Amino acid sequence: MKKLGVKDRIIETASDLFYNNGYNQTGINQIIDEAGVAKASMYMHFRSKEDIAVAYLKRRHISWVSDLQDFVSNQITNREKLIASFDYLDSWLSSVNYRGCGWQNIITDLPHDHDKIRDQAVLHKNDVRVWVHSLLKDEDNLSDNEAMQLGDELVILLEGAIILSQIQKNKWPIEVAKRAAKKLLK
Amino acid sequence: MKKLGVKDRIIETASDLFYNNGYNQTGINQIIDEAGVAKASMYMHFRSKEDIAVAYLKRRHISWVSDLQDFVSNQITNREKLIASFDYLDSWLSSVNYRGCGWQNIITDLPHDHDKIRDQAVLHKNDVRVWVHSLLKDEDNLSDNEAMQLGDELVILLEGAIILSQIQKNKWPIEVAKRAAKKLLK
DNA sequence: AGTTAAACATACAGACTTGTCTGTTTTTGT
DNA sequence: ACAAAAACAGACAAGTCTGTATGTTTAACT
Repeated sequence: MKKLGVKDRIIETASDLFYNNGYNQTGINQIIDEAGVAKASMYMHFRSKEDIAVAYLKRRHISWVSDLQDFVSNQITNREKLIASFDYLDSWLSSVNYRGCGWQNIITDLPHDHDKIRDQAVLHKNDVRVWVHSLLKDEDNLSDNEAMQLGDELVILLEGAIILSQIQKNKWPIEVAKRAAKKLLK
Repeated sequence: MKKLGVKDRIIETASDLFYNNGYNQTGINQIIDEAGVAKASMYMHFRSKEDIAVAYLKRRHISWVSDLQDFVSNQITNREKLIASFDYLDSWLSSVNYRGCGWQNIITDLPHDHDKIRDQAVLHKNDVRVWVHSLLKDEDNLSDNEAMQLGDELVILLEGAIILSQIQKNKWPIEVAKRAAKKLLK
């Protein structure tokens, strides 16, 4: 197991801190200390704290989507995959003590000029939306329009389950959302 | 129109800043400057910044719930009131440029020890949940259990619509959530 | 082996943070 | 009018923050 490079160590450490402690609660000095990196080295790789957050979110997007798709891959039908998405939420969020969605968390209390971070959140949510749509488009008893509409409804349920389980620090919102999703999918 | 007292001026100013600019982005000095209050006076009324936020959330809860109930009061049936709740979201959120939910926004990036704020969020969300349940309990074709379950599903839709409309800065999630709510309410 | 690049440590600037403290002025109640 | 309470102004503490600058040491490549 070889040691990570400086850039990767920064991103890994920052990811952990940004997600678990929050963006505003995490300082540059804490990141370089825990990553074991000199401040000058850090500013060689990233122009600003915001840029580190963008790298964090980009990496998180890749792994989050990939984990989701892996989780539901053993389901046969697309409807079953979508239902299983709520089980993914459960598995994921209970393992992080209901810390919620990294994108939701970072954009709700952000300095005004941090548009690059906001853009990452929009990209992430759109990708999830597109993935849900694509699964429903292949269901042959749905028109394209119905697939879009139904997919959007499922996306709302996913978002609501995440934020409410975070506030309540409990899994019931996820179970409720799954039940509602089943109803909507008939 | 008589001038507000010091305490009220602090809460009003802080409410505006906390909601529109964010809790972490708002400093004590900005609050006292804009409220036109001396710092010593402020600390006579509030022990800490967190306590100001608690006062903000308590006041916001009163007015938010009251606005919601006023908005749906002209609807006849409880089912219609619940559907109209999504129109309330639309009216409210479009008027604040989709700035989202004050409680969601403040708890997602909060210092570790700010439990009083977190408690306010739980209280607020529980009150909304109870209100939804109470409306459905009076519907005579639903058992108590069905009313609870259906109510929770609606609550998830409300939460999801708020956070997603905030990220997308668009009202489509609210319309989608309303449509899903109609389906679930049959 | 020698050159170039990367990472190191650390001091510093400059601004900001919450909260305390001192002392003066204004308002309020009697 | 007089005493008590409230609000005022503002300095200050002690720490935080991001980002820059300087110079040294290690690693990589030819």
